[in-house]
Amino acid sequence: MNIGTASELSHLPVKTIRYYEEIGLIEPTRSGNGYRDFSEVDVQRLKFLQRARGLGFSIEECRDLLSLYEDRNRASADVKALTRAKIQEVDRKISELKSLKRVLETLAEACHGDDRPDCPIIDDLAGKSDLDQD
Amino acid sequence: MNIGTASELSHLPVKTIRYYEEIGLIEPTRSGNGYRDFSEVDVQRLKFLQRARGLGFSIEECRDLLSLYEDRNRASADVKALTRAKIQEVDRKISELKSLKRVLETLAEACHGDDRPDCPIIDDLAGKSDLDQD
DNA sequence: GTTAGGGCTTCCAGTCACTGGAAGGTCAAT
DNA sequence: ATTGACCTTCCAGTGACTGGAAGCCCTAAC
Repeated sequence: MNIGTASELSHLPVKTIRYYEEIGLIEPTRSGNGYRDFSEVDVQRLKFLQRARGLGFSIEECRDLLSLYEDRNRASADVKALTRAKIQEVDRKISELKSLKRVLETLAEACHGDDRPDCPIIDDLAGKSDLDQD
Repeated sequence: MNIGTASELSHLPVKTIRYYEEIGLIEPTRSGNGYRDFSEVDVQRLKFLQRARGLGFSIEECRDLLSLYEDRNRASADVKALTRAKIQEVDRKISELKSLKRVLETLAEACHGDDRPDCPIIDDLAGKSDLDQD
C-alpha cells in the first residue's frame, strides 16, 4: 500500500512516516514507480510507534521497544524496567509542574489585576518581591 | 561588566546570554576591545528572563513580559491574564501526564516482569491487548 | 489526447531554545 | 614572553518533526 494509506491506518502524518524511514525505524520496499510500498508488518510497526510515542517514549526508547517487540526471546522484565523508568520520569515532570503552578498561583492571587500599573507578578520577576525565591 | 560576570549574577549560561542578544532580548554596549559590556539594568533584564523562563514562559512570552516590565503605564490585568493562561497551560500538561501515568502503571502492573518473553506491555503497544484504547 | 487533480518523490529550510566546538583576539599575572 | 582564563564570531547539532518548492506518476473526465 502507498504511504497515504499507511498514514491513515497508523494515524501518523505522512511526513512523520518518511522521517521514521530516514532514521531507520522502518524500511518499506519500493514499487516500480519509486513509491514506498508498505506491508501489513510495516503498518504494525507504525502503529506500535504511534502508541509508544503517545505514551511519551522517545524515539530512541521506541527503537529499543521495537527490537524487544520483535525479539521472540525478550525478557518481559526488560520491558517492565523501561516502563517503570518512564513512570518515574512522568512523576518527576508532574511534581515540577505542580510546584510551578503553585508559584504562578501565588503570583496571580497577589495581583489585583486592574488597570493600575502596580503588579506583584512583574515585581517578583524583577526580584523585588517578598515571594522571591532567589 | 563582562559577560562572565553577568552570567554569574543572572544564573544564565554565557551562551544563553549571547543567544538572547542575538534574538534582541538584550542589547549590551561594547567596550573598546569588542567585549560586551553589561550594565546593572542589563543584568536586571537577564535576571528577569531567567526567572520568567524558569516559570515556563516561552521566549516570546518573555518578550511580552519584558515590555510590560518596562512599561510604567502597563495594566496589571495584562500581566495577570498572561499568568492565568500559563496556569491553565500547566494544568493541562499535568492532567495529560497523569493520564499517561495511569496507562503506564496499568501496563507495568499487568506485566509479570520476569525472564519469560510474554509481556502485556509489548502486546498493548502492538495493539493486541484488552487495555487497548484504539 | 490532453488536461486537471491528487498523491507521490526528494531536498532544503525552519521550528524552539539553546549547546558545543573551532579558530582566533585580549588581558592579567608570572 | 608565555601561559591560561576569558572573550569574540561563526557554524553545526539537538529532537522530532513540519512546511514548502519542484517535479514525477496515476487516474479520470472531457
